[in-house]
Amino acid sequence: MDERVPRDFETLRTTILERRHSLPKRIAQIAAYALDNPDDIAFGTAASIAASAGVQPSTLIRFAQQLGFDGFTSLQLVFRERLRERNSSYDERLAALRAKAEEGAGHRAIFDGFVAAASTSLNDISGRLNEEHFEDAIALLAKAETIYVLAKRRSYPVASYIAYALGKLKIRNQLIESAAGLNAEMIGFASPRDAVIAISFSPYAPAAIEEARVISEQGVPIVAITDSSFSPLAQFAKVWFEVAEADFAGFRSLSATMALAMALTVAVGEKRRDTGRKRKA
Amino acid sequence: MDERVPRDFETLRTTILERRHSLPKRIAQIAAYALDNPDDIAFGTAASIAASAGVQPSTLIRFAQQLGFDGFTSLQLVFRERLRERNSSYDERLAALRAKAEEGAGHRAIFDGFVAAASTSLNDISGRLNEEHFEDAIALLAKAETIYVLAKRRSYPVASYIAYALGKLKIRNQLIESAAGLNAEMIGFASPRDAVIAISFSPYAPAAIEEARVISEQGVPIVAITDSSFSPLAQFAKVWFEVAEADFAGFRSLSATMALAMALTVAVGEKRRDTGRKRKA
DNA sequence: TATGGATTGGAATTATTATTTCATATTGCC
DNA sequence: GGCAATATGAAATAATAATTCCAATCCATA
Repeated sequence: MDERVPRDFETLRTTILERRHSLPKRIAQIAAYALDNPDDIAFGTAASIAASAGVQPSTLIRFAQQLGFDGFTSLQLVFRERLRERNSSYDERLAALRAKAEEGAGHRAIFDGFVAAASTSLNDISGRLNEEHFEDAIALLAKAETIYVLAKRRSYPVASYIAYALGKLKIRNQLIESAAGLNAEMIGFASPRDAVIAISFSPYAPAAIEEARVISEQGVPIVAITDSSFSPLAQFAKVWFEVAEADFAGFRSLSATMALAMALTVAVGEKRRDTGRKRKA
Repeated sequence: MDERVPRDFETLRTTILERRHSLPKRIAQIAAYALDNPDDIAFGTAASIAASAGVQPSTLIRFAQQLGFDGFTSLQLVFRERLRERNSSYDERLAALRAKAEEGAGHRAIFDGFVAAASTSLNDISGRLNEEHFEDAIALLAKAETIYVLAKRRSYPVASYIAYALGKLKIRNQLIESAAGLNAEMIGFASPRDAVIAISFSPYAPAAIEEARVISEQGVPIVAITDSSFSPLAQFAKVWFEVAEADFAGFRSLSATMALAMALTVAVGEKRRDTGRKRKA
C-alpha cells in the first residue's frame, strides 16, 4: 500500500478533489458520489453503493485502490471514522482538547478547541434563552427611534455586526466606539424614545459600564447582553440576557452572543415591518 | 418477529432499560455494552462486538432476538440509523427553521435559526480545515513583523476580534478600516517582512479586494479567509481558507470564521513563544 | 482507420461475517 | 440433591459481501 494513504476524511476529501480531473469517467462518478453521500459509503455494502452510484462494484474497488487503499473496506473505514468523530459529545471533546492543547499537542488542537468552545456555547444558549425576556427586548428595541449599540473590547465585534445588520435592515442606529473620543457627546443625544443594546462580559470594561450608567440615567431603556446576574450592566438594564460563553486558550467564544445578537436584530426588523403594515392597514 | 420491535434508538433504549433486570447475565452484559458503546454496535461485526463485550457472538444474536429482532443485522440497523439521523439533523433542522421563519412563526424561530446556522457552519468547518494550509498560514504570520488585518462590512467584526486578540497576545498589528480614509497610507507602510490576514465573502467588498491587490503587489504575503476558490481574494493570497457559512434570514453566521480566526491568532502567538524560547536557548 | 493501452462490465472466486446447532453448564424449583 | 428449564460456549454451516479475473469496449494516437 502507498505510504501516503489518506487516513482521515478531510485529507481524503482534498485528495479526491485534487485528482478529480485526472480520473477516468466511472471512477470520477463514484468519487463524486462518495463526496456527496459520505454516509452511504459509511453504511452501505460495496454492491449497494455501486448500484446507487450507477457503477459496478469492481469500479468502487478500483476507486479505493487508486487512492492508495488496498480495497473498499479500508476506504470505508475512513468514512466510518468520520461519523464517529462527529458524534462524540462536544463537552467531552472540549475537555480533551484543552488538555491536549495544554501539553502542546499542535495547532490542530487549538482549532478544534475553538470550534468545540463555540459549539458548546451555542448548545448551552439554545436551551437557556428566556423567551419572555426575548420578546420584551424586541418590543423595546422595535419602538426605538435610534438604537445605540454599546460595547468595548472583546464584545466590540458583536456590536459592529449588530450595527452592520441594523444598517442593512434600514434601522437607524449608532455605534458607540471609543476611538474618536466623542462618546460623551454621542450619548448626550440619546433620549427616552431611543434604546440601547449594551454588551459586556467580565472583566467589564469600565468605560462600557460608565456609559451605560449615564445613558440609563437619561431615561434611555437598555437591553443588556452579559454573563451573570451580578454583572454591573444588569442593574442598568430594562431587559438583560445571560450568555455563558465557553472559553478556550484564554479567549471566549462569541458564537452564542452573536447568535443572540443577530436574532434580536432580525426580529426587531421583522417586528417593525409588521407594525408598519398594521398602521397602514 | 414481534409486532412491537423497537424501530428507533430511543425506543430501543427504553425497552432495554425496562427489561434490564429480567435479562440473563450475559445478555444483560451485552445490553449494557450496547447502551454504553452504541457506535461500536453500529460499525462493528458481530464477532468484534462480542469480543469487546466479553461474550460469544451467539449471545449477541440472542440478545437481538430477545428484543424482537430476527437477528443481529436488524438490530444493528437501528444503531446505524441513529448515527445517520444525528448527522443530518442540523441541515434538516436549519431548512425546517427557515421554512418556519418564512411563514412568520414567531421570534423564537429566528433565534433557533441563527443558532442552527452557527452550529451547521461549525460542524462543516471542523471537518474541512486543511491542516497543511493551516500550518503554512501560522508559519507565515508568526514571522511577520506587523500583522495587518483587512476586512470590510460583514467580515469586519471578525477582523476587530483578531485585532483585539493579537493585541492581548502582544503581537504588533494594524487593523485596516475604512472609517478614517487613511487606508492607502496605512497600506503603504506594509513591507514583505509583514503579513496580512484578509477576510472577505461574496459579495466581495470592492475596497477589500482592491486593497488586497495593492498590498500583495508590494510583496506582502496574504492569508485569506474567503468562501470559495473563485473568490477574487484567493488569487492574491499565499494561503487561503474556504469557509462555508450557513445563512439565516439573509445574514450569514460568523461562527466558523471566528473559530478559524481565533485559532490562527492563538496558534501564531504560541508559535512565536516557541520560537522565542528556542532562540534564547 | 488500425493498434495499443486504459477502462469497464460482469461473472467467478475468495473472504468475511451472521447464524444455527448442539453439547455443556448453570440456575431455579420441588 | 435431583430434575427440568434455561442459558452459555464453541464450532459448523449458511449467507453475504469483497475481491479478482478476464473478456469486451472505449479512446487516444499514429
